[in-house]
Amino acid sequence: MLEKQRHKLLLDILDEQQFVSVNDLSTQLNASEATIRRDITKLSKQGQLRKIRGGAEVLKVQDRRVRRPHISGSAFLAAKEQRADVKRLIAQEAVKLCEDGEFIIINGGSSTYMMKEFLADRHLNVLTNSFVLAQDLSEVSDNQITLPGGELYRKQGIILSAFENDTIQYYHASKMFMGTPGIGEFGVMESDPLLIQTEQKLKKQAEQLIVLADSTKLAKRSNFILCPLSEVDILITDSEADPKLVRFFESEDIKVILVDVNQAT
Amino acid sequence: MLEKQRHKLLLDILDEQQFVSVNDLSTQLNASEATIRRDITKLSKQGQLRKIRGGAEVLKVQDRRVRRPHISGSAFLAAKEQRADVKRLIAQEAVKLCEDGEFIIINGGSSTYMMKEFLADRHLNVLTNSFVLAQDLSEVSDNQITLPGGELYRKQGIILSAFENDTIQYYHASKMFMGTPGIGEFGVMESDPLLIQTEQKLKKQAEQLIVLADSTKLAKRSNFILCPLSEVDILITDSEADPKLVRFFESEDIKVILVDVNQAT
DNA sequence: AAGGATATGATTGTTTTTGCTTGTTGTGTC
DNA sequence: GACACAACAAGCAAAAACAATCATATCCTT
Repeated sequence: MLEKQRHKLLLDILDEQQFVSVNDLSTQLNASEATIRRDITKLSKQGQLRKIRGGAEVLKVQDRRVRRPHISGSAFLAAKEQRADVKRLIAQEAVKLCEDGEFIIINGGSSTYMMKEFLADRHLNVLTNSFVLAQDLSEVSDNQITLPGGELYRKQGIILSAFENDTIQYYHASKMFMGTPGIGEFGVMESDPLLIQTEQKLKKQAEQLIVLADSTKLAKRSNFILCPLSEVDILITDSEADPKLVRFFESEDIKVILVDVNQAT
Repeated sequence: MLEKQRHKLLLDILDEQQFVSVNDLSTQLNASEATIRRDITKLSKQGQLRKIRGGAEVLKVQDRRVRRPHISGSAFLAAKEQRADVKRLIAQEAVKLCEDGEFIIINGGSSTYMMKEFLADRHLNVLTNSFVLAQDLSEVSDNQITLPGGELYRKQGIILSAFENDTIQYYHASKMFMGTPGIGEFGVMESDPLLIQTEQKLKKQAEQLIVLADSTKLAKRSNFILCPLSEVDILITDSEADPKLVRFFESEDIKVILVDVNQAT
């Protein structure tokens, strides 16, 4: 049987029953378990189903049918992401730091958006100002999602609060994750002044600040300083980072996590 | 059986009966008690239930309620909207009341969701607690969208704020639109107590309250009273409304707008 | 038809899950 | 307080699920 056929049948089955085991599929589709697993992995990456241990699970009853490209979602991802594979690894590492049940904040951005994939089968309480992330996570996962109030900026897919007092201040998180256009001795940078205020507000509500920045971002400058290095607790970057820089960050009391860039295919 | 499947069944069972013993689960789910205990521990860490001696317990009344598909949300898109055509006309009439540039509030629900279509080529400032509406409007239209902060309730597609002070209070709108399961001399009804608080908060920020209710909703009762009739400014319903009722509403100083039900195909 | 890319199934070793056993803790009864 | 019994946590070993690898088969291109 062709791969396409198998995939279609697999999804049809899932349409009916919410869960399927690899074993069942293997007999029903007359393929080895290895193949079924590969199918599931592939379909999962396409966002057509959720891969779970032992088999697969439907995403949401109606969502796959209704699925349409959302807001800036595609533009968000597709175009400018050259270092996507590295960012993906960094995002994975970031999610690994979280325990189920934990309260976390995820600041909008392309790096943090990639955490979505790895959050799919987790159960966290997530506060995010990223509308796209909230949207996707609510479709695909069982995480509890909280949104700050504010205006929806379509282009960035971000919710910006213009006000002092808002929902954010009632939220308390153990960790806040954010990407950055640049991080160095001068601190953590931000390119869009609009975002700074919101980000600083979010930051206040979290115990730990975790920055996701691939090695090209290290020691890079940008327009605005968001916060000094002293506020950063953990930096996740890749193995191509200049060791001298890594040592510098560590001397600043930042825990640096390196992901192996060679793992990226 | 797959672990995920067991977890889901377990939660489903708990949904029905508030409490389950490890023993019951062991037989019902056909797994050893050790496994059940591990499941409970895991789900408890995820905040999906409360682990107690002897079994598991639902967390809170509200949390349980949320699991049930209700009134509003994406569920309403799909199935049982028989009076969809009438609702559509009503929604159209509602949008006609607005001028470009105006600030309005749209409360989540199936009736108000239909306003989407007619808002597509308008330019309003919309505050809505409906995640789905926000999502669709931001895709399709150029309206400025504002969201209240709060938790995202996936099934209803609604953002619920648990807090007193939030973004909402800085918003001022000329009109608020809402649907209702029933309206009559007793006032405007609501079926879900969870929503009441948010709706009342929204209502405070608007000058006019405009209720969308097809004729089957008139004089119908529901569980909870959201507000007295005196707070309603405009009622949009259809031509099949009992004239006596219409006169009654008008005597209560409510402007009643009737859409011609025959226009509906 | 040759060659490369891709898909598949079998095999391996590793990780995770599961049920059982044991000893401990908690609950209720007398 | 002593006892009995249920509920439990921890450790362990078997089984299931898995990822990685390799060899073979299939498809596609030239």
